[in-house]
Amino acid sequence: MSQGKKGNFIGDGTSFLNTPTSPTKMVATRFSSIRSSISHDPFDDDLDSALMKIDVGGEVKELVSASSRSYSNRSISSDDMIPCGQVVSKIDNGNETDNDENDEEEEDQDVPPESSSSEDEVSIGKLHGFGDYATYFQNKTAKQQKADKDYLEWETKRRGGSTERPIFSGCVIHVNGHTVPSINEIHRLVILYGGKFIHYLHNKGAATHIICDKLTPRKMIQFKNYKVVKAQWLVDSISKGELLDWSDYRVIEDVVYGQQRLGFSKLEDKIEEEEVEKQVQSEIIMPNDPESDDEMIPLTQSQNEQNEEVTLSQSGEAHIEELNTNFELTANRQLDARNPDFLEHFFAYSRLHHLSTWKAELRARFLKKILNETTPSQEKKKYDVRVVFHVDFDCFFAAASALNRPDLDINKDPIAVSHGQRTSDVASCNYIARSKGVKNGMWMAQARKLCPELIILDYDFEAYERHSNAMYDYLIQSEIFDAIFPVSVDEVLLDATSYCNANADGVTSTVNALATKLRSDIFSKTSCTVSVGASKNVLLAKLSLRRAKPNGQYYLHENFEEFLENIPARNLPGIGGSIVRKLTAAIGADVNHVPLISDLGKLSLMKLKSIFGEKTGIKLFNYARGIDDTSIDIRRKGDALKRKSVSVDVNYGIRFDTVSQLDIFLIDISKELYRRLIRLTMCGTSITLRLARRAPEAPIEPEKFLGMGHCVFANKSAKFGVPTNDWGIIGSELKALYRMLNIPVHELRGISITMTNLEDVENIKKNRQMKLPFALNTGENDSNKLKPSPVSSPRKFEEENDIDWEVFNCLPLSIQLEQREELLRRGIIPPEVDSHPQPIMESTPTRGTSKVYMQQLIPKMEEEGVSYTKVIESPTRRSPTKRKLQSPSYKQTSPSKRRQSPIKSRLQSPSRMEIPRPNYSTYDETGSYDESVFNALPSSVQKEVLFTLEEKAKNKMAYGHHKSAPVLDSKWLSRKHPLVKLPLFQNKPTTIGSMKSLISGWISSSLLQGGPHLDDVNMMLDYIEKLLQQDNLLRSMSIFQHIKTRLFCESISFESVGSPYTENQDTKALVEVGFKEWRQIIVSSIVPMIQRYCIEHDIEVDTST
DNA sequence: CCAGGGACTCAG
DNA sequence: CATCGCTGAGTCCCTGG
Ligand SMILES: Nc1ccn([C@H]2C[C@H](O)[C@@H](COP(=O)(O)OP(=O)(O)OP(=O)(O)O)O2)c(=O)n1
Repeated sequence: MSQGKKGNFIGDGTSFLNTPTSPTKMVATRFSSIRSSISHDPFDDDLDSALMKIDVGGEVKELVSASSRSYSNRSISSDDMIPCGQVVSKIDNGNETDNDENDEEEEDQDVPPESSSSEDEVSIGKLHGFGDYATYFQNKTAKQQKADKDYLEWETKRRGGSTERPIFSGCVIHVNGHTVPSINEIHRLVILYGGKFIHYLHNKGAATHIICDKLTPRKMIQFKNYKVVKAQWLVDSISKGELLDWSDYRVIEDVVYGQQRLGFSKLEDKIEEEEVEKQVQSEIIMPNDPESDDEMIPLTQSQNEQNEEVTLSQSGEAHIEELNTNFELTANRQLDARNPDFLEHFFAYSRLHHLSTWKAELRARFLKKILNETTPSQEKKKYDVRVVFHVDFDCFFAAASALNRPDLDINKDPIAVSHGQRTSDVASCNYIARSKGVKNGMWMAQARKLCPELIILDYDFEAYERHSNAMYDYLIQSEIFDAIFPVSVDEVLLDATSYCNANADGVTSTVNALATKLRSDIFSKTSCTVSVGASKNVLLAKLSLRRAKPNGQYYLHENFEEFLENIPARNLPGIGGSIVRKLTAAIGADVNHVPLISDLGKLSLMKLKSIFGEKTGIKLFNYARGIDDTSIDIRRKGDALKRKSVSVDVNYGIRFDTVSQLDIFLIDISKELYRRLIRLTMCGTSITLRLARRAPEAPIEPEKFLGMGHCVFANKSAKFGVPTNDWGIIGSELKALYRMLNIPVHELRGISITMTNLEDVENIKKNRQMKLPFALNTGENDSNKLKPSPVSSPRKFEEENDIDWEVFNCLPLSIQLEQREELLRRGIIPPEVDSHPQPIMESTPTRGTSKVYMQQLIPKMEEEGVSYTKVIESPTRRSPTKRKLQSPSYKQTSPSKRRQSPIKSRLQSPSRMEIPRPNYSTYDETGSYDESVFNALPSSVQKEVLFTLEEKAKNKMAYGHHKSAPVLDSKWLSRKHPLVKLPLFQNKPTTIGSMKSLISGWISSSLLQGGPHLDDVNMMLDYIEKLLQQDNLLRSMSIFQHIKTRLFCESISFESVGSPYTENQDTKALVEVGFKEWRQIIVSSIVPMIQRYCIEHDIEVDTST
C-alpha cells in the first residue's frame, strides 16, 4: 500500500505530490556521480564550444553545457530577444543567500526534510530540496563506487565532519523491484552507513544482500542463493543503529504483480498460510508511515479481498473453473485488468496518470497556500505594464531522464522517453529528435522511422517530481512574483508586474534580466533547462515561450501584430484539431492549409460566434488580436479552482471474459476512487460510468498491446441521493450501471468513473442532516482527516436481534456495507437469502451488490454470442481522440454532427437515471421507513423503493385510501430500458427446473429489496413474451404458476410469527413493498400478456391470482 | 429564463 | 515480448421546470 504515499519533497513532512509508486526499473540513479559545488554557469556567453571542464573528484570530466546554440541556428530578430546564455552567476548566488533566512522562517513548512539541519547548511551552502542532488551528473556503472565515495565525502562535509555508524560495512547491497523507500533512497542510505551498493548483478555472488519487497516466482528462483530481505530490514537497522538479522526480514512470498493471489494458486506454493498472513498484515499496518492512520482503507480492502477469496473458493464448481483459467493465465503473467494488481501497476507506469496527479496536487497546494495566508493581499499598485512570465522546462521528460545517462548529450543525441519500441507513445523527445520530425505523443514506430538512431530512455517519475519541486520551491522562496500559477509539473505562469515595474532600470531590461536569472537559477537547481516567455498577458506569454524554446527567452512587448500574424492558429491555447478543422472550413481553405492567426483575424465576431459559439467566438476574436484577460491570480480565481469532479479512468489493459471479473475490477476502481476522495476529504452525489466498447469494425486486438483501439463510448450516470464516498456503494452502483449499458464484457476496452456534485466532508458535517451515512467521526477532535472507526466485530451484530441503526450508521461506510453483507449472509436482515441457495452461480458473490440481477445470473447466454434486440449506445458516437494517431482521417468533421443528436436522443432512452428524492413527509406511509436504512441502500434500490412510494401516493391521491391495486401508467412503461434479448432457453440445456430455482432465488432476494429490479422484470417479461411467440404456452404458464406459488410461500413465511422477516420493522416494510411490486407485475404485466395470447389463440387458462 | 447535465474538446 | 491511451476543466447545447 505504498501508492500515493511517496514524494515528501515539499511541505511539513506530508506528501505534496502524491506520486504513485514508480517502478524501479525506470528509476534514476541519483547518486551515481557527484560534484561538490556548482562552479560554472551554463548560460555563459563564452561557452561557444558548448563544452566545459569540471573537476569531478580529482578527475577531469567533460560536460556539455546547455547552451541553446547547439540546438539550432534559428535566429530571432527581435531586439528584445536576449541571446541565450548570458552570465548571471552573480544574481544567482546573491539572491539565494538573501532569501535563505526568509525562507527558513516564513516558509517553515516548505523546508524539505532533507534540508532540515540548517546549521549544516550554513557551512556548505543551501540545500534546495533535491535540487543539489540533481546537479550531480550521473555516472556509469563503472564509476559507481567512486561516485558513492564522493557522495559520502560530500555528505560528511555537509554534516560538518560527522559520519554515521558504518552499519552496513562489508555489505554489498542490490535492490530489485519496487521498494519503499525507493532504490535511490536505499542507495543513499547504504552508502551513508558504510555499505556498498551495486546496481547490477552481473557476476553471481557479487551482492551480499538483495533488497526486495516483492518477489516474482522467477526472481525467487534466480535469487535463491542470496539473502533476499525486505527494505524494512535496512530501515530498521538504521533506526536501531546496528545490523539486524536479515532472516527476520526474509522475503518469502508476497502478493506480486503477475502472481495470482487467489487461494487456489496459493496451494501451489509451499508456503505456510500463516506466514503469508503475517506478512500481509505487516504490509497493511505501516507504523512508520506518517499517513497510515489517514488511510485504513488497506485494512478494509484487504479484509474484503480475503472475504472474496473465501466466498470464491466456496462457491462451487463454476469458480474452480474460473480459478483454473486465472491460474493458467497467471502462470504466464497476466498483464491486463484481470490481474488483481493491475491497477496499481498500471498507474505506477502511466505518464498521463502522473501528469494529471501532479497537476491536481499542485493546484491544491497553491490554493491551500493562498487560503492559509493570514495577511490579506496588499492592494496592488496599478502599474502601466502587466508582465506575465511563462516558464517551461525544455523537453522535460527527455531532459530529466537524460541526466541519468552521462554518456548522452541532450544537445547532440536524438533522445526520446518511452516504454516500448513500436506502438508505445513518445512521451517527450529532445530537440534533436524534433528536428527530424519526431513529436511528443507519436508512436515509437513512426518516430524511429523518422529518426532511426533515436535513443530511447526510461521514465524516471521521481526525478521529474524532484525537478518540478525544486523549481516551484525556488519560485516561492524568491518572493518576486505577485502570483504563481502552476500549469503542470513542468510549466508555470508568473505575474511579475510589481517587480518589473518597480525596478529603476526600466521594465524591458528588468524583464529580460529576470528571465535570464530564472533560467540560470532553475538550471542550477535541476540541471534541466527552462525557457521563458514574457509579455503583457497569458496568451502572449505563451506564444513568446514557444518562440523562446528551446533554452531561450523572449519578451514580447511591441510589434504585437507582426508577431502574431504568421503563427499557426493551432498554437493558440485551447485551439485544437477540432477547432482548426472548423476554421479551415470557414475560411474555405484546403484541408492541408495551415490556418494562421492572420486568417483568424479576418473573420468577423459575428461569424466566429456562429461557428464556435458565444464564448469561444469571442475568445478567438480576441486571441487573433492578442487580447487576453485571463487571470493567473489564484486569489481572484477563487471558486473556479475548486474541484468539481474526481475520476478514475482506465483505457488500457481492459480485457475481461466474465462479468464477475469485471465486477471485481469495478470494485477495484471504486476503491481507488474512494482513496482519492478520502485524500480530498470529499463526498459526491453522482457517479458516472463511461465505457469504451470495441467499435464494430475494429479488430479484436488493436495494434497497441492491451490498448483500447477504436472504440465507441457509452455513458450512464446515477445519483446517490446523499453524498457518499464509500467504495461499496460506488461499486454496487457501477455494477448496476454496467448492466444497464448492455455491453458484453469481452467487448470492453475502457472504463472511466467520475464522481461529481462534490462536497467537502467538513461542510457536510457542519450542516449535516439527520443520519447522513457519511456523518462519521464527528468527534470533538478537530481532525482534518477522515479516520474510519475501528472495525467492530461482526459478531456484535450477529447476536443482536434488533439492529441499532443509529450505531450502524456511525460506522464507516465500507464497514457498514460489509456488515450489511454479513447481515444478509447470516440472514439477519434478509433471512431468506441464505436459506435459498443462490441460483446459478456464474455471478461472483461480490460484495456490495445488494440487488440480484437475472442478467447477472444468466450471463453465460450473453457470452455465447447472442444477438441483441436493442442496445443502448451513446447517442453521439464519439470518436476517441486517440484515433487520430492511427487513422487521422477517421474523425468526422461534419458541423451538423451535433444537430442530429436531439432527434437521436429522443428516440433513445435517456441515458441518465434519475432517482427522485421526494419530500418524505408528503407520504405518510414512508414514515415506516428508516431513512438511514434507505440512505444506505444503493441508489438503484432506492429508486425502486421511492418509485413504489410515489406510485402509491399518486394512487392514493387519485382514488383515495382504499384503492389497493395501483395501475401501471405510461410513465412506468417509459422507464423501461431496452434490454438484451434472451437466448432461447429451450435450445440450451436449461431445464424448467433450473429456471424455477433461479426464479425462486430471485423472488426471495427481491422481496427484501422492496421488489425486483426493473431490468430483471423486463428480462423476464421479454422471456415470457418470447416463449409465447414460439407458442410455448406451457412453459409460460409454468413460470407464471411458479412465481405465484413462490410468492404465496413467501407470504406465509412472512406472516408467521417469529419469522425472521418480522424481526425488523424496516425489513418488514421493505418486504411489504416487495410483495406489492410483485403483485403489480403479475396483475399488470404477466397476466395481460398471457391473456392476450390466449384470446388470440382462443385458449382458456386459469390466470387467477 | 435558468439550472443541470451530457457530449465534446483540450492540454500536458 | 508487446505496454502502461489520464484526468479535470471549459464550453456548447439540450431538457425540464
Ligand atoms: N502527449 C504528451 C505531451 C506531454 N507529455 C509529458 C512529457 C513532457 O516532457 C511533459 C511536458 O510537456 P510539454 O508539452 O511541455 O513538452 P516538453 O516539455 O516535452 O517539450 P517542450 O516544452 O520543450 O516543447 O509532459 C506526455 O507525456 N505526453
